[in-house]
Amino acid sequence: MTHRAPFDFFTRSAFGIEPGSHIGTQLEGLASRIDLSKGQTAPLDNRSDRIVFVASGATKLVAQASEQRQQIVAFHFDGDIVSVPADGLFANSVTALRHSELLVFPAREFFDSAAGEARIARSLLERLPIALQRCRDRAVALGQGSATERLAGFLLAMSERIGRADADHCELDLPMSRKEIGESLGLTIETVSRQFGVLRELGLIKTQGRSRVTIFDRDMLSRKAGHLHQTQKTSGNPTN
Amino acid sequence: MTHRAPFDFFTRSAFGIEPGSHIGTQLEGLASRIDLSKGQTAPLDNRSDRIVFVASGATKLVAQASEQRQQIVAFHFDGDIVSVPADGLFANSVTALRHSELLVFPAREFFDSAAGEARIARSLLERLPIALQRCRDRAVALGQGSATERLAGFLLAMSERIGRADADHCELDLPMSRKEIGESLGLTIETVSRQFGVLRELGLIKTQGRSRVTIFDRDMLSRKAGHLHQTQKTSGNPTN
DNA sequence: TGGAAGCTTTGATCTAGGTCAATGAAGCTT
DNA sequence: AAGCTTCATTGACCTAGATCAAAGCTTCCA
Repeated sequence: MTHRAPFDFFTRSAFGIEPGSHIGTQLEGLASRIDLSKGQTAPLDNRSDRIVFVASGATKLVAQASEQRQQIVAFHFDGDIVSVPADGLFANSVTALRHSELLVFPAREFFDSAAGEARIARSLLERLPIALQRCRDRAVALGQGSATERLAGFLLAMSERIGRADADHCELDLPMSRKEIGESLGLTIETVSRQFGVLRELGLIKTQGRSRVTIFDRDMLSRKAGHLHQTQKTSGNPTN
Repeated sequence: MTHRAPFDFFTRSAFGIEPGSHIGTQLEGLASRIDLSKGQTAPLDNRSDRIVFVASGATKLVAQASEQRQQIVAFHFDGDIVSVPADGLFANSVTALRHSELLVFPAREFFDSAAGEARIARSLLERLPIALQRCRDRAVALGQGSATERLAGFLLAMSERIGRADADHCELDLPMSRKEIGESLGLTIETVSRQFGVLRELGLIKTQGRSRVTIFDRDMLSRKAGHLHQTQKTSGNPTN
């Protein structure tokens, strides 16, 4: 029973499906549950495509660009869907930033079931374009943004996902290291650190210890991010 | 009748739906057909989300990062689906690189119809993750790749979409300018030009006029792109 | 067919961010 | 609580690519 919890949570909250139903049972038959401790990588044989849900925790999706270089393609948190096709240019892997629970489906079978079930199809058809849009926004930031803009944008995006907002300042407990931030922004660890310094000296943020960040001036930070990160209306569930 | 052609082409070839069927009629009611001449931008009111299909032609999806800076997020060709959510960080627009025909659907209604129709749902559920993966690969290239790697990767990607392969060399007629290539790779026009020069001097490509490119050594070009652009198995329809 | 307008190439600097190197915190471990 | 290991910060310097500037090519239209 305890073991069922993450699965039932998903069928119900993500897709509006009752645990006992036909389709629910069918999906459950497809799912594997995976528990990852911090730093562990999900054992996805990269033969075939997988759909991964982060039931709880925080993960990074890493593309191995070469032996030396790797890029973090996205961070995922509770409830996010991670689409991991095997036929991209780079090998992708999912690694936990802290203890996380995953649900893994074989993509083809999952989509086969989903396509026939309007509620699931709708949920996916809403989530995937959001994930795509997030990825596009990241591509723009990587292609056009300065180091400061990228970090400012990153902090704002994170604050929307995992921030606790009081009055006008926002507390943030980053589960990723400076190295990982750099790998996701296409910057070195030193540059990330220096940019934290820049934002700190501008009085826009405060840092405490390694992971704790307080955002003082969200609007100014948004302007630093390139004017454009207008406080995004949280339209539906964050998905990617 | 002539006017119906692009629509019928889509319902049939993209979704396996017969023109006269119920769902076909329903979708047709949602669609607007748009003819764009070179340089024209599709008049998508950016109030609400749109799903755009490129029935024929070549288009660029542009994100306006600021008044000065814009980034080309993707190029689309015959048969591609363009998902244009309105709630990204940046305003997106679709502009024709040459004369193009578009089919435009309001996203919500389109997904509502699609979710109930397994063939359409499946088609979309296959296409969207591919588009997402393409975007992620681009993000990796933008985050990690040198100028040479980006251009090499770009040329390979284009050759897979619009190249005519003879024996071992591949002819390519690029519909976009150096400026547009630069805007898509996060490089300046001058750098793009210099990198063309580099690849030319390495004997990997030849250029004739502004748009004609011949790829001589695909494997070597792939290695220049960062080892990783393994000649991608053309799995299903290109989608994004 | 001539020539203007706009692309593209090439060259000479300049600079943001990378690289290398050292110091200074955090946070585990025992 | 001491000490060790790992992570983060700071500094000095150096390159890839941006910027500024000037020719060369295409293309297209009269």
